[in-house]
Amino acid sequence: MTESTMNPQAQRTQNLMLTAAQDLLSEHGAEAVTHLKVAQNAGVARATVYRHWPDRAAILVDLLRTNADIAPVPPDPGPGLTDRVTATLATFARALNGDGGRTLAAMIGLAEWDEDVFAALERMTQYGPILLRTIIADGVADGSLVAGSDPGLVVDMLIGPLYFRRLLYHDHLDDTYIEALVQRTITPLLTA
Amino acid sequence: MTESTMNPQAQRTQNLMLTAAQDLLSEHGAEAVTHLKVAQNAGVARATVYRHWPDRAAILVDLLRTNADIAPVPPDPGPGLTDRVTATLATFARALNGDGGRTLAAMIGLAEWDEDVFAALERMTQYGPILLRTIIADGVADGSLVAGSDPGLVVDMLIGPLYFRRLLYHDHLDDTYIEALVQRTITPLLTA
DNA sequence: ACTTACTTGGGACACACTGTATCATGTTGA
DNA sequence: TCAACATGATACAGTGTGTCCCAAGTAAGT
Repeated sequence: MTESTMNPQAQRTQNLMLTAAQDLLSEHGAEAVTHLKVAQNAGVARATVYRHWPDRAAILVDLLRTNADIAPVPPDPGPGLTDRVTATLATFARALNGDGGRTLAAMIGLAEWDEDVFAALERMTQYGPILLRTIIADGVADGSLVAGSDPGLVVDMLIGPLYFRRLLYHDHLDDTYIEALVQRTITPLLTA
Repeated sequence: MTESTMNPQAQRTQNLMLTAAQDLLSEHGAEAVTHLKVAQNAGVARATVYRHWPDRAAILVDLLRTNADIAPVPPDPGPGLTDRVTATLATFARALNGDGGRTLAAMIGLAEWDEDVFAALERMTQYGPILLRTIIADGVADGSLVAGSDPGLVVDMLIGPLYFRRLLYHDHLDDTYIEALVQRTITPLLTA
């Protein structure tokens, strides 16, 4: 049952529950997202939560599906390749600094053992890397980056450190760090 | 109560329980590590598990404390700086490919909301980065790396991609990837 | 407005897990 | 041998789970 074909009453109720679930997740972690607590926080009967999602994982998967924070729409590309990469990474970092980072942290542990969660996580985290990869590949194609640059690896070197510092050190990712990262990664590959 | 001052009977029982807990964690994730299941899998009374750890998080923290897989002892350093970095990263990658990766994934979600788990996670993941940082800093000191190389950032660029691909894509980290990563990261910094 | 289909609320139920307590039994180390 | 310590077994109240039911409310077409 997709949302567009749903009864408006059901849509309202589901939005209430999803909001409550997101609050619980951000505040207390994935373990707090239970049918009971979602029902209480949404002002809804417990049975209603069960009608929409048979188990906890399904709630979290739907939460990822509706949560665009992890796959934010990047800003308008700047003039140069370095600027475009920096702007894209900065958008990414903003998401990781906010609720997206907490949601992501909660999901990673579940995705390891639940393939539905893994698939949902993959869908929500793929856009940033894909976009960056396109920017890098375009740079290689038009000659502004040296031919041997593997776009996939470059993307890993740009995004990996952000995830690393956010997830393992709970760092706040600021512009200074991102600029240094882009500079160290991209500069050696520039042809001009 | 440290392990060394414990009654040998208590030590035996605790080892049984920790083994059972590690099995549960590796097999079914952090949610499966409950007092009841640990007791059943260890062949021990439920009350005994409660005597050793008051809550689930305490079990997981102790699990991290005894789990050396995430902070493996690196191999003997090779001759050159590049070889040393590659060998250290490869050791890291082996841990992430094995049980260490699963344990890590399970902990990241809990560390976000439980500061005890966060502290334990930090203790177990700090050695690799520290070691790498030392290698890089030594390289800068003896002139084999250019002076401007920020060791902290270089370490992030080496380790970040490994965590990223392991945690978000469930990739197996092979030597080819590590060599390409080291080559792209270290080569531009070499003076010779 | 009327009717039919859909959705929710509220309650009930059996079941499983949690956290604590008690006491008899077994183990340890002086 | 004995005092201190650790475990096993059991009991208990409290809480959460998953499912079912039916009355009441809402939606949408006639």
